[in-house]
Amino acid sequence: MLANEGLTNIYSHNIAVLAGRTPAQVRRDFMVIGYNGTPAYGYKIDKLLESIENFINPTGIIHYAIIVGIGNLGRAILDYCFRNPSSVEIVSAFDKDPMKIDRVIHRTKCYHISKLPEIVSSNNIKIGVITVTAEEAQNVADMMVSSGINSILNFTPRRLKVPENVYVENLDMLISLEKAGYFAYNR
Amino acid sequence: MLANEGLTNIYSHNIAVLAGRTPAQVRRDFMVIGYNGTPAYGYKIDKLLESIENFINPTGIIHYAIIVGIGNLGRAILDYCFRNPSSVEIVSAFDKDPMKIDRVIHRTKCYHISKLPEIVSSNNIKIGVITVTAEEAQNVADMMVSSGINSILNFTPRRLKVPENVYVENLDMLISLEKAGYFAYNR
DNA sequence: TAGATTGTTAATCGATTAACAATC
DNA sequence: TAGATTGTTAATCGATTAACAATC
Repeated sequence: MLANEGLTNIYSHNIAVLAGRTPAQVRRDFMVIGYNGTPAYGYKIDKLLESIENFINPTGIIHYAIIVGIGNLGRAILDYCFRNPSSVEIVSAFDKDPMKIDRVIHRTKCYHISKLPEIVSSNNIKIGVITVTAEEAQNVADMMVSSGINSILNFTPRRLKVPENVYVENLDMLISLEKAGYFAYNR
Repeated sequence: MLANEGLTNIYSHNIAVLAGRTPAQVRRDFMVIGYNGTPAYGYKIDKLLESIENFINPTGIIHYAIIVGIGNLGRAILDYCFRNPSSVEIVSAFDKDPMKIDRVIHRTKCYHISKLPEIVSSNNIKIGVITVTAEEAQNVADMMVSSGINSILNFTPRRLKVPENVYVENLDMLISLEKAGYFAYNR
């Protein structure tokens, strides 16, 4: 964003304001990613960006992911990810509804859930997104894990039981909405 | 969930497993909400639920919210919230696209963004959800704040500049997806 | 009663911040 | 040079966990 505005350098306190953090926190994090600024010019935006990208995804290879559950939320995520390319790309979608099978939805091919193990393992896919109902979430997670997925983005309110080597990122929109509701009336 | 299974009582270590926390953490949180269990029977599920609900929303009145931006994500959220009623209800939606104005989308009336100040202030609405593009996010936030909203759920990657008395909950799906991508290959 | 669990304090742990010599 | 900023250590802060008397 700043690069597009024509800026080339930035100080830790500028980033702190933009990120809602303290300058010390910014500098500490930059220690971790291993990029050094200079006292006079701060950080070079292009080099900094490069260092961050290199830290998050050193090979630069796009990681493939799958999504299970193509309701409104699943489709919204497919669309959102297509519009905002990142280091992760959702390459296949799965559902149990025959109406959705073998169609291309938001540019993503949709398969029956029974095809998941084959597609995941043969393509060596490690990342799975769950947008089914809470009741189905654990079943889907089990299927993902046994097919070789070791990192799950879980949009359901159900906490998943997975082996210790599998990472789970929970994202519960209802909890966020309730938090917003709580703090609207409690301050 | 447990009540539906016919259980009436539960211990802190049971909840800890389900929530992915430690028993001590569970007991400490229950101190805060002010519900006491007994050493013999643990916690009564119905009383516990009641205490949690009472802590989050003591009046029991549903809080009204609005949403701005009725793209795929906005519609998915409307649908999701309708299916999962909580203490917060989204009562009006706003967009700038004339195609969407004055229609009812997912059971929610959609207005032109210019109607926001009037509807928010006359209904004394305190909670706003932002699902527009990153570029439009700050403008929408400013409009919300000046209309009386003091709690914002922000789905865009842009950090919002708001007065100190306004609460902002950020929910960035792309960051969550990148986190899942990172931990799939770094452990 | 014996055993398990609670509520709560004290101890520990980790994350944030303050501070400042080195640097440009 | 003077002033501002960096990288990094030490100090602080807050959150998590251990521990245990009280309790059922």
